[in-house]
Amino acid sequence: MLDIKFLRQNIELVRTKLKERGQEIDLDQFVALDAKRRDILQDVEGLRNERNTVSKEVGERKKKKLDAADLIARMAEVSTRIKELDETLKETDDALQGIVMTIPNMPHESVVFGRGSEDNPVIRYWGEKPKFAFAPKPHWEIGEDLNILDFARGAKITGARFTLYRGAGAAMERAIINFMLDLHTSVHGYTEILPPFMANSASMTGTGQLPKFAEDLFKVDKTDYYLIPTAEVPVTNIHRDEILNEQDLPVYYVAYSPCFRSEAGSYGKDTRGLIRQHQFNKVEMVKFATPETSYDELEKLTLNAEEVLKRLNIPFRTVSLCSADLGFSSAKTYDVEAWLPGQDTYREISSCSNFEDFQSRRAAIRFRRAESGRVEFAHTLNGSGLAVGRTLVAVLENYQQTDGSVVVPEALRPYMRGLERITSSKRD
RNA sequence: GGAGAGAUGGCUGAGUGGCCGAAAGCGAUCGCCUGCUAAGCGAUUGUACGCCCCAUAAGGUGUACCGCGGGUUCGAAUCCCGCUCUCUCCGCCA
Repeated sequence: MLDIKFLRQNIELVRTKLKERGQEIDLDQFVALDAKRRDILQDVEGLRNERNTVSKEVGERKKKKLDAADLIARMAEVSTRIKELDETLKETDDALQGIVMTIPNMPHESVVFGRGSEDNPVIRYWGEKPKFAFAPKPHWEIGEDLNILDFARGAKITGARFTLYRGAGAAMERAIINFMLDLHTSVHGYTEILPPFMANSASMTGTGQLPKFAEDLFKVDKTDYYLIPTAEVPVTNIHRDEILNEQDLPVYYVAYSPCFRSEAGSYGKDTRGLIRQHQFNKVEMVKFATPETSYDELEKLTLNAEEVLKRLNIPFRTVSLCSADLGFSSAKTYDVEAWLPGQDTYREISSCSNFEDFQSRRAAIRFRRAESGRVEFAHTLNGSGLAVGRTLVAVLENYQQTDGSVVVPEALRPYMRGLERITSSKRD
C-alpha cells in the first residue's frame, strides 16, 4: 500500500507511474473520497470533543448533587449524530481503502519502461551452455523415461498440475531443498524458519495477495485460512504489527515450504512437466532492512540466489523486470532464469524483489531509529532461493546423457548418499 | 469436542462506570553523584490519524486505541452480547 499522504500530494506522478505499469486506476475517486474522509473526520472529532467535555461536566454536577438533565439531553443528540457520522466515515474509509489497496507499488527509478517480458533488460549471463551430441529431451520425457516423475499418477490422485515423484526423483527434490537451506544458512547468514503452510487473511493482506488476488489462492473451506502461495507470506508476517530495533536490521530469514497456487488464468500454459504446478516446493529468502540499505540488500539477495545455480553449474541469466512486468507489490525485481536445453529457453527460477515499504505499511512492520527514537517503516525484500521443482528440471535437462541417464551434480551428491548418476527410479 | 480461567503499555502487574492513556515495579534513555564499576538520586519513556504552525524537523492541539467486533449509557479498560487467542482439566488423536 502506498502512503496516503504521498498519494494525495503526488497524484500526477502516481498516474504516470501506473500508466508505465500498464494500469489504469480511477484516482479522481481517490481524491474525492480522501477529501470527504477528512471532512467527516474533523466533524466527528469535534463532536467527540464536545461530548467528552460536557460528559465530564455532567459527572461534576452529579457529584455536587446538581441537576444535569439539560446537558444529558443535549448530549444524547450529539451522540446520535456521532453515530451517524461514524457510519458514513466507515463507508468512506472502506471505499478509500478499497482503492488504495488495489494500487500497485511505484517502480524504482532504475526500472526501465517496457510493455512486457520481452523488454526486460538482461543484467548478466553466467555459465556455458552444455553441448549435446543428440537432441536434448525436455525434463518430462527424461523423468518419465527414468520413472522418477509420474504425471499420470499425480493427475489421478489429485488432478492436473500435480506430480508424483518417485525414487531418485523424490530423493533429488529433497536433496535440492537441503542443499539450498544449508548454503543460505551456513554461507549466506540466513536464519532458517519452518513456517505454517496456511496463513490467515490478515497475513495474506499484509503481503499483498489479498484483496486483489484472491482467485490465485486456495482457501481452506469453513476457515479464514489460505494455503500459502509462497513462504514469503508467513515469513514476512513474522514481524507484522511489530516495531524492530534499527540495530537488529537487516534480518535474514530462509524457509522451505510447499507453495500452492490456483494458477487461475493460465489454462493451456506450460501444461507439460513441472514448470507450472498447483503445488511445488520452494526455498525462500526474506529480508527486513532499513530504507538506506535495501537496494544493496537486493543485489546481495540476487547473488545469493545465483550462487545456488553456480554451485550446481547450471547456466543462467539475470534480467531486471521492466515496468509492465513488475509484480503488484514490487518496486524492483530481478528474475534469475535458468537455461533449459530440453526446451531451448531460459526459464525463471528465482524472483528477487525489493518491496520498499509497500508491504510493511500494509503489515505495520516498523523499526525504531537508534539515534532519534523515531519509528519508520522497514523495507521488506524476498527472493526464491530457489524454486525447487524448477531446479530439478534444470538439473535433469542440463545433466542428461546420451544413454538417457542423468548425472547428479557434485554439489548434490552428499545429499543423495553419494549417488553419481540416475539410471532408473531405483536409487542405488 | 466438553468444562473452567484469563487477555491491560517493551516486560511484570493494579485498576469493576466519570478523578484512567491508564498506579506501582522492572527495563530503557538522558542527567547528577562516583577515581572506575556497582549502588544511589532526578527527569523522560506508546502508537495511529486529523488540524494548526511551519511547508515535510521540532512544537501545539484534537480524536482513537486496555485481544477483536457490536451493544447499553450523557460518559466504558470497567457493564452486556458475539468472536478470536492463551492457560488448566477431561475426551480424542499423529
